[in-house]
This record gives sequence, structure tokens and C-alpha cells, in this order.
Amino acid sequence: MSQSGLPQHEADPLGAYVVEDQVGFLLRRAHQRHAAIFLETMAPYDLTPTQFTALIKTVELGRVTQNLLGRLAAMDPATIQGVVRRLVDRNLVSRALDPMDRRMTVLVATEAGIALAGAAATAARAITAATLAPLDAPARTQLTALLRKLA
Amino acid sequence: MSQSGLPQHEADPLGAYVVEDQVGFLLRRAHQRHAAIFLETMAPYDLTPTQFTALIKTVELGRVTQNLLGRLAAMDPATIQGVVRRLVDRNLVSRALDPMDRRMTVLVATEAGIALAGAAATAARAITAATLAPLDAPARTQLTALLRKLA
DNA sequence: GCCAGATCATTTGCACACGAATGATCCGGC
DNA sequence: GCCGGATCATTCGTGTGCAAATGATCTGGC
Repeated sequence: MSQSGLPQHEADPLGAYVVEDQVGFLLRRAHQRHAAIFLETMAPYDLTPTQFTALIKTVELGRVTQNLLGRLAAMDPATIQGVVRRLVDRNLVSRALDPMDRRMTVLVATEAGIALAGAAATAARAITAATLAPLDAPARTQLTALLRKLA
Repeated sequence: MSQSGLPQHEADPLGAYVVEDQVGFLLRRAHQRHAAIFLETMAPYDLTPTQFTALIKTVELGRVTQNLLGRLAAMDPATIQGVVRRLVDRNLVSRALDPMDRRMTVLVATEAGIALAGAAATAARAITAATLAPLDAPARTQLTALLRKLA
């Protein structure tokens, strides 16, 4: 009852479902590859993608609340907490209490943080380029536009 | 020395670098959103994206080595180890020693695993559709093609 | 036969990622 | 004024994700 050409298995219970063709699988792979490129290129500055994003946004904003920073950098409160703690431990960001609202701690990038952010931003351009290297110029623009809509 | 219209900060040390426009940031956001959709839709089957992928591939292949499964499912040995352990704990996959090569353990999906994979594959189609919902049909095809090239 | 190098699986350590729960604080409405 | 609901930050538990190290085993070359 199994004379089909299928590999050592009777019927296919998956109904022609192919994991490798699904957006989710492809997104996970692409994200993994980018993370690998990021960590290697950013190694001199010892910043992870999330740490880099949080630092950049803090520099941009001047003063931010931790939760707000998390929302802007796409991290939930539980995640941004650890990220900020590591930045504070390295003296790239400083905490200050907000006298107006004692629930909040205001974050400000230190001089060292601003300097590192500037240098790291240059590396980040190279990371974007390396990630998009398999695509030609129009395809890069297209991909970016499509991903933005997906958000 | 700061009469520009920039927000409460002197010069911009980032050189017009905008994190939100980088592929890495967009990939991370898109991946997060997909994961959220996945977990919610797959809740009845209690499978994470990686667990689902590993299960599907095991069902497809009939018999696999753990490391090979990891390579096919885009997970390194350290990661696939935990994923497979959880599947084995739930009796969706069984382990067997390979008498030909005592380093390897051969994985086979159980009846329950095959049945669950079939049901979950249906949910997975809905997940792909929901993830791509913000895009029209041609854009979906385009995005999938672009992501594939990026891998 | 044997040994060097490769491969398999596991473990440890660190860093996201998020749901859920907690305690402190703020705010609007009454 | 006070109280219920919202917001801020933290913690816990679970699950990826990967580098690096380990021990067991296989393989090719000699």
C-alpha cells in the first residue's frame, strides 16, 4: 500500500505544507543571519542589536523614561530592563530619579555613551549593507518598504 | 552654539543614522510580530515556532539525526537539543539509538506527533496569512522571494 | 592496527523575548 | 479629600539563540 515515490512514508499528513516556504521560517532565518553579521561587525564595540538600538535612541532623545524607550526600541518592559541595566553597568547611560513622578527613572546617555554611539553607528551602516548584500539596489529598497508595512 | 532647530541637543553625533530605517530593526520587529501571531494562533496545540518546525521536519523525514534536524530547521546543536527534549517529553517524538553509529540518536515522530503536526499545519497556514495580511497578493510573493534570497 | 581529525550530542554561560504577577506611584472623577 | 484604574519598573519562569568546552565515537590515512 505504499508504492508511491514518497520517502519511506505512507500518506502525507501535512497536505503539501512546506515549512521552508513560510514567511515565519524565512523571517527567522533572515533575522538569525543579520544577528550574526551584527555581532561580528559590532564586536569591537561589544554591543548587541538591542543594546545598540537602546543606546542610539537614548542619545537621540536626550532624556527618556525606561518604558518609553522600550516602546520606541520595540522591547517590552521586562526586556528593556536588562538591556538598560547592562548599558548602565558600562557607564554608557545614567539613571536619574524624576522628582515630578517618583515611579520613573530618567535615562540620559553619558559622554562615553554618546561617543560610542557615534562610532557604532558607522559600523551599523556596514552591517545594513552586509545584510542586504545578496540583493541589488532596487530589491533592497523594496524589501525595506515591505518590512515596514509588515510592522 | 546651539541655535539649530534640533531637539534640545547640540550637534548630532549619529550623522543622520536612523535606526528605524535599518533592515535589522525592521527584521526584528517583523519577527516579533510574527512570533506573537504564531503563539496566539498555535495556542490550542501549545507549540512554539521552533518546536513546530522541528516536529514538521521530523514527520516529513521519517527518521532523522538530531544535528541534521537542527541544520534543516535552522537551529544549532545547543538549541535543537532543548527543542527535541521538549517534544520527547510530550511524546510527540521518540528517540532511538543507532546501532551503526553510537554517537547518534535517531528521532522518529510518534503517532501523536504525526496527528498533531497535521492539525498544526492547518493553523500554520492561517498564521502565514495573518502575518502577510498587511500586504496585497503580489507584495506577499515579492517579500517571500526577497527573504529567500537574503538567507 | 592505530592515531589525528571530524562529527555527534551535551552542558554552561550569557543575552534576548514575553506572559504574568507584584508593589509603588500617579491621575481622574466624585 | 479619597478611591479605582492606569502607569512605571521589577521579578519570575520558560523558551529561543549562540559561543565555547567536553566526552564519546567514527573515519581516513598511514
